[in-house]
Amino acid sequence: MTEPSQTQIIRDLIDRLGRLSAAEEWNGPLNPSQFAALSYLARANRFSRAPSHVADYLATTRGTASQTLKALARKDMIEETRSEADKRSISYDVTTSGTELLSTSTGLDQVIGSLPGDIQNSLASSLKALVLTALHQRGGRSFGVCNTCRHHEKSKTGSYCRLLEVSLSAIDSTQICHEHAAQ
Amino acid sequence: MTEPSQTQIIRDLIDRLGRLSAAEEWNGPLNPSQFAALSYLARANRFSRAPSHVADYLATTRGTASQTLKALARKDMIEETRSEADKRSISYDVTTSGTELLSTSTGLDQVIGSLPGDIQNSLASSLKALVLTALHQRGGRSFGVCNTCRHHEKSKTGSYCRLLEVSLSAIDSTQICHEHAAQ
DNA sequence: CTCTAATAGTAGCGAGTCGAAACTATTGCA
DNA sequence: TGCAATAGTTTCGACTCGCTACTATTAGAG
Repeated sequence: MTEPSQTQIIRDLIDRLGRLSAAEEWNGPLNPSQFAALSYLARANRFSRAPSHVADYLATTRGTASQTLKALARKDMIEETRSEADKRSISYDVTTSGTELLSTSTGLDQVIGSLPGDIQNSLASSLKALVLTALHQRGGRSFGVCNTCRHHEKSKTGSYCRLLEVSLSAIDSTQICHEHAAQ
Repeated sequence: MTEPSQTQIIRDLIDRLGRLSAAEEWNGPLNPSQFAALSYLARANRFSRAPSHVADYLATTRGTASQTLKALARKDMIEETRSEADKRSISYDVTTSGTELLSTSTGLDQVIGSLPGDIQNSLASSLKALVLTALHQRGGRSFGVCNTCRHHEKSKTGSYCRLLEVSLSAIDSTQICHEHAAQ
């Protein structure tokens, strides 16, 4: 009977927290997947709000993500916008009711908030490192914040993305981008 | 458009890690719930391996836990033992194939293992604190390790539980107990 | 310039999860 | 003795999720 390793314990803790979090999210109009998708959309920039991006972010398939988004749209949490340039693609925007729902904090949020600030910071950075490495290992995208990207260019007049060759608003720059690449 | 709070970001990271972990666990004969239950049983002491304990640990219902355990038993990962003293209660033991399965480390385990040791420790303690507080808030049990319990008594001849009034083996003392109470 | 391959999204199926409620069996207590 | 509490199971319905097949659109090779 070998002692359980530290890694297994951490993995187990993550799993349990995920379950606790999921159990709480049900106490609203949304289920856990829908909540996660909504939360992502609220933090993603305008180039990263398509079903396929949500699928990548949530480590699921396009089919599943499509269903989740349709459900969110039915509940008036998001609104779809079809692109002019590429008639295949769709982008979703969070509605005001969606934003409102996201701003209500759950029990787990309060628990996290009750941790000392420095612990919160170290926790956030450790978890972020885990997610990035895990995603990298599985060949997925990293989904970092725009202004920390290799292609982000800051000038006096504003910001610019060298990859997509577009200028970026102040908001764009602080949001999550699916094209994000580490420096 | 308010900036997302640190707590929401942490919550989101936990959620994503849970999904990544769940996606990986499928690459075996077990689904995520079954894997979590098996992992718990392997670390729980002999007083804590009943369906109701698993239900408490996984923050689910007895009905759901019952299904999960039956599935595990069908797959020969665990074995049920009916109690003599109380004919209602059942205890599950992990089989050798179950132990074997648990010892194979997944991708996420490797990612966690690749973190520096001190980061692992601080991550484990932060997550543990979160789980404990969240469980407390929701009125659940804490499920700590036996020898850190208020009722644990260590003597020269061995250990003893003042609550259950039984003597404890060396293994018992290092396992998870559903009766665990903080000092 | 056309025809094929790749891409974005959706629909439907089937296996499985999960919670709620109803149910059986056993035990405890008044 | 009898009623309430407890342990576990079963069943049902709503939902998730991956898979496959499908449509529509776009890109690219020849």
